Amino acid sequence: MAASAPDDSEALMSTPTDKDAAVRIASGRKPFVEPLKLGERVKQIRLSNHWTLEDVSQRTGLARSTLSKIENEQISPTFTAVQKLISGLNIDLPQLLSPPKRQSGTLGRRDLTRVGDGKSHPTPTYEHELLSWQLAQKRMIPFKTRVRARSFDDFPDWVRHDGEEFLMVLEGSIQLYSEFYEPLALGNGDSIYFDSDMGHALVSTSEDDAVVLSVCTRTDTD
Amino acid sequence: MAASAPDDSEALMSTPTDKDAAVRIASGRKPFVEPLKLGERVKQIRLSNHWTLEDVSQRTGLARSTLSKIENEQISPTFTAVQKLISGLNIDLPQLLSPPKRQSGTLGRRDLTRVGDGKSHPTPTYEHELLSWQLAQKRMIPFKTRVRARSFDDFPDWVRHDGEEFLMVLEGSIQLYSEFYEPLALGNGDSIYFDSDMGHALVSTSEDDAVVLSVCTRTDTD
DNA sequence: CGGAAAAGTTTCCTATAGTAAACATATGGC
DNA sequence: GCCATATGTTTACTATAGGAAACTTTTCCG
Repeated sequence: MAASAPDDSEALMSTPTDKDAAVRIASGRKPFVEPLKLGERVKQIRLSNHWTLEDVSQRTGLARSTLSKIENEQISPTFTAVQKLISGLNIDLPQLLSPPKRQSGTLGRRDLTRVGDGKSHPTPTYEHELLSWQLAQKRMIPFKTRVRARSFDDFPDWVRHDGEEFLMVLEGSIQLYSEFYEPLALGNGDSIYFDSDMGHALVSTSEDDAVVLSVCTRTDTD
Repeated sequence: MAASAPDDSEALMSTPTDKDAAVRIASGRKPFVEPLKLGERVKQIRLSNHWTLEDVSQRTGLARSTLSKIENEQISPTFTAVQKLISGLNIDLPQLLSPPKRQSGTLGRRDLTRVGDGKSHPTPTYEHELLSWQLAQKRMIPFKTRVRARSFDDFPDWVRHDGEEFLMVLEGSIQLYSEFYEPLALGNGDSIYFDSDMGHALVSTSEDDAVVLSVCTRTDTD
């Protein structure tokens, strides 16, 4: 097989040799692949929408019989069929592939909180999106913030909260105003760590809104 | 047929428009796009890993000829075949379906302290970059990690450290393997919060290295 | 209980995905 | 150059997915 691991000179990986590959395959530690019962999932979705096979047939263009077999795991649909299912059931693939099994870890999820009714702005100056639920027993609070403010004047007062904050600019660029320091310009990818009980405020200096990731420490509980 | 080698210089990225960006932020995950050239994508991934069809055949259990036809869009693979591909190529489906989007270019870097120049972190699979100095009295440790690992086999053992960790994918996409849960695929912009004393490991599932932002809690305090 | 219509399953056939093997085309010594 | 080997494609065949219609089960009216 393979052979020819290209000269290691430019190997991207940690020296993958033939031997490694062989072993990897032999020992086959790949069974990580999900058992993934596609059919069951399709049925779930269909029933939860109170659709009959005929309905889904109409929506997807797949035959009633085909759908039945898919749901009963009698056949493995072709990829084109899967695509029809996706568009027909009006879902996206991650949904189709990840059954209810929710991880312990919490995937970033929408949980919008709007701050500031925007006096000088039609839109809120901040738009927070929590990136983790079940924050109760956690020690950090991660959230993504869309910064609409375009002028320091948009702020009636400093933002201030106990603890520390780590911040990284994900999109656009911002100006970080703070109580005790000179305004600091942060571009895409830049980050900063500061005491958040020091008054602070963010302003987008890019054309569009800026988006920043913030992680704050929790001080209340424990 | 001389089908023009897919200029492995990787044709990337359909310009990220504002709309795209907006969607990405809203959902945290890119919407599923229909007209996708699965085969082309498979080929990209294969070549970027310097794998031959035979290699992939070994890894996936699919015939060389089948792979060839898939890559050349001559057939639409069954879903089971797709699963084998995913497993064998060590990627996740959204990744397989999404055209390589990589941009966000070089991150402007400020306050960097390097860690893992071979001393404190001899691992070749990770490259950590601290995002804050003077960590002494801080309660969180933010750092950016370049994930070079492309296979779970690159890890001799789990990574494990007391406390909690928040993680966000900044570039590329990864597979998060963990001790107690199923591997979890995270794409650009996705994030997760987990107990870091649970063994974990990251693998890049994108063409190039992945870059993630991590924020860990400090437990050794002071 | 009927009986009829609707929903789901199975049968049978056709279209096509998957495979092995032959073929074609690079690639690398010597 | 020449041969040997490796890699990718095409061919010929088998296995199986997809669809139409027959069949079975359920639903729901009277």
